[in-house]
Amino acid sequence: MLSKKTQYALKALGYLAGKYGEGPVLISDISKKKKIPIKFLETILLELKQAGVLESKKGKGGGYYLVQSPKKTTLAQAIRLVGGPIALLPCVSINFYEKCKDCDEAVCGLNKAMRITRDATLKILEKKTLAELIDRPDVQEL
Amino acid sequence: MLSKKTQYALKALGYLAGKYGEGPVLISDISKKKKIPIKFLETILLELKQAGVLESKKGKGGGYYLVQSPKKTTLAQAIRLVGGPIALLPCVSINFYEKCKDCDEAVCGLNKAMRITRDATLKILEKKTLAELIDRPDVQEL
DNA sequence: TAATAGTCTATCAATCAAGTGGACTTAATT
DNA sequence: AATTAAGTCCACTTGATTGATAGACTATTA
Repeated sequence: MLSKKTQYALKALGYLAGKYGEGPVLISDISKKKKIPIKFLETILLELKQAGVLESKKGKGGGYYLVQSPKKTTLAQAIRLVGGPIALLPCVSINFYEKCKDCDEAVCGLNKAMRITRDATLKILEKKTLAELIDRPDVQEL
Repeated sequence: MLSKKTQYALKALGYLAGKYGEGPVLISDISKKKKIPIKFLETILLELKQAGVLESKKGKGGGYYLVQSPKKTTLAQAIRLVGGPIALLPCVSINFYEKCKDCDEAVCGLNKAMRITRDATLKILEKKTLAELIDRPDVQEL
């Protein structure tokens, strides 16, 4: 299961995807529309900015906005940005790999099963982009 | 990502699967072989017993053992037993479903993407059984 | 009845989710 | 140019959950 933080990040990114090209969007706007605790959202957006997917403008008329077209960021990338591993186990994670204490991965049945699962998941998440998170799927000509 | 508890549960079940039919296995044995903190393992095994997959025997010569053939329990079942949702989001979870505060699931792009992901994952985890967790995949004639 | 092994209860530490308060920046208004 | 409102940025605090540990208790076998 994705952490709350990751869930919020995806929702926020989806919302910003829908506003792409319309200039900065207020944190408070995202917070209200997506029902995300505003202070928590602040830190998430900041992190997304530091990761390079978002840009912000301070002061009056400021806010956050996507750096590039929503179609250019996959869901797999987005999830990894905010720290969420996609695999079900550390020992089959690509970006957050950790070796099991005991097991020989060549022989471990659990490792094998989870690796297959991960591949199936990635195949999907690497195709879908932020553009597909926009609520009205009929408006996607970005 | 699965919780440590779920990971330990799967490892323990895999180990017990390999000893199926050989009588009770000591907690301390599982703990050593699978490098699982023994006290934590205690509570997990107890929970698995209460869920009906394991049986135990107290006193000398006691221990834990699988109630039925490892082939009869799928990984999806095992993961759910110890409380781990398989879906990436609550709003697409079958056994731990929770509605999103804001979103209309018929229209939510995130929901749709995660539902597809969940289906792909389940398709795999519902086919694999505890028998496939046994370390030496050549010995599976149970 | 002594030794073995599971069962139960209580506790502690670490992490995550969420909230609080305030400092700093920018842009519009006057 | 000064002021002020609107916004981001940053440092802490609290509460809940997860992970891990210790010890007393109960049942079984020899």
